[in-house]
Amino acid sequence: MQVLITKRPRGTEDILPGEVEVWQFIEKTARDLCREYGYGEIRTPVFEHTELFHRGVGDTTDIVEKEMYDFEDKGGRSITLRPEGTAPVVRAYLENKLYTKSQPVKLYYIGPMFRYGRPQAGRLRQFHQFGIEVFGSKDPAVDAEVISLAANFYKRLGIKSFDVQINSIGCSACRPLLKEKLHEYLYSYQKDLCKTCLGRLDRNPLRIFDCKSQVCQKIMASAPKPLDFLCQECREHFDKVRNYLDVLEVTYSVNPRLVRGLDYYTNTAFEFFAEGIGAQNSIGGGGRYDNLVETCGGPPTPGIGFGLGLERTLLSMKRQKVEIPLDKTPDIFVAVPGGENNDLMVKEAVRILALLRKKGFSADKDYMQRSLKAQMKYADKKGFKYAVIIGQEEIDRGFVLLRNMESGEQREVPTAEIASKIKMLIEGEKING
RNA sequence: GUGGAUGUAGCUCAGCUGGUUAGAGCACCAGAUUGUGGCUCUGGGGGUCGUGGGUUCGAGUCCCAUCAUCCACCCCA
Repeated sequence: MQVLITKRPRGTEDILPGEVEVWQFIEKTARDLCREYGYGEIRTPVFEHTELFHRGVGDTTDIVEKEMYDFEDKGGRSITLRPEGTAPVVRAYLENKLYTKSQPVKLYYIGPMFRYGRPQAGRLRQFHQFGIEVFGSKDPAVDAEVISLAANFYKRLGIKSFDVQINSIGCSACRPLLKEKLHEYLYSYQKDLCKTCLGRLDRNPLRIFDCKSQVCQKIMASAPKPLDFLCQECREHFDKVRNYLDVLEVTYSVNPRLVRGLDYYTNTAFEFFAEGIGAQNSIGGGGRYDNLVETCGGPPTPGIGFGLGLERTLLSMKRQKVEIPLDKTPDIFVAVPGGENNDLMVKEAVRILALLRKKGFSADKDYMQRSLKAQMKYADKKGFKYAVIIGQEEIDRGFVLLRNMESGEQREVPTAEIASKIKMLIEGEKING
């Protein structure tokens, strides 16, 4: 059991230097985009009262039924590590009375989510989502904005191949009729449905559209579709969303079988797909939730948002071999030969190192008592652009040696001019490519 | 929660039907006449063979359990 302290919990990941830069790139892309679109960041706790998710996500969802990371705290409260971002943001919207501010309220978040299940490709117990929520507006142009923001996110990350699918699942006025017709239709095929769908028949017949079983697919092919039962208002809303998407030049397809897993969705539903995530191919999704705020005890407030899986985004970037423009190589390594007067030289090295860093260079020195040769080898492996070599001879004459690690070219530079000299060289390189 | 595969050095793996001090490549460290990298050569450190039981004179090699990883299902991001 002792070994547990050297092992991360199942379904979690360490993100190390080398990999973390990609995460920073993804996060920066999201933040830049949100700033451009006028979304403000919100940071909510990673845990909430369990009840929030029962109410907000829905008791019949798998997330709540079997995937929640819940526990009792020392005060006897039932606490849950958030499995998704929308319910907490709705809670914060209400608790902070954001409905009293000018509407719409446009928010975004980036952070870890938790779901208890067996890990596999593209599925972890702690994973990360980038999400946005818009409160207070029913304007179909908002639906289109939300969808296009997500599409632009993927595009800007360099993911060339992904699909946008949209659908409308109606509102509280027209959905009951759909459910009734669907129910009626499915009852005649009751004995042919797969086991899981049989269970869904009464609880959530819409989900049967999602089933991968051949038989169910065949049955659903001619089942009543949500789009056929939309009320006038929903129909118009959906048409306008599509028009705006065309204006925004977002390529999408309508998938009449697209239904989302969470209970709170109404009207517009959408999902993003890409290859290379194992058996999973959904990299994000969202939709409108015009009743959720009220359900959670707030004033009637329409809302819409998405949640995008960052691990899955990353996987599809890797799959599509996206090149990320990152300059990770450090600038200057300060090397010191061993031998007599080493103390003196090291002091000078420490002084120059501090100076270079103050000037904004990424600079380092040896801390392993390595020979000069080993220091050079280290500098090479780490990809330093320049080496500054400080020896007794040079100190005496007020010079240091400046070596270009790529070309091997080496020259003497007066110690006082070292920073400006390197700056000139590095900037010159950038200009010359 | 269900099913399948796997678990030997930091990494990728070898180790025949159980038998002396468990190997290779890469990585790491050091040296090749003593102030300098990228090639080459030489040497070195490092392994409770996932863990715990069992069978056996003897197990990395067989059996059981357990944990973990990977993959798939359910479902989702």
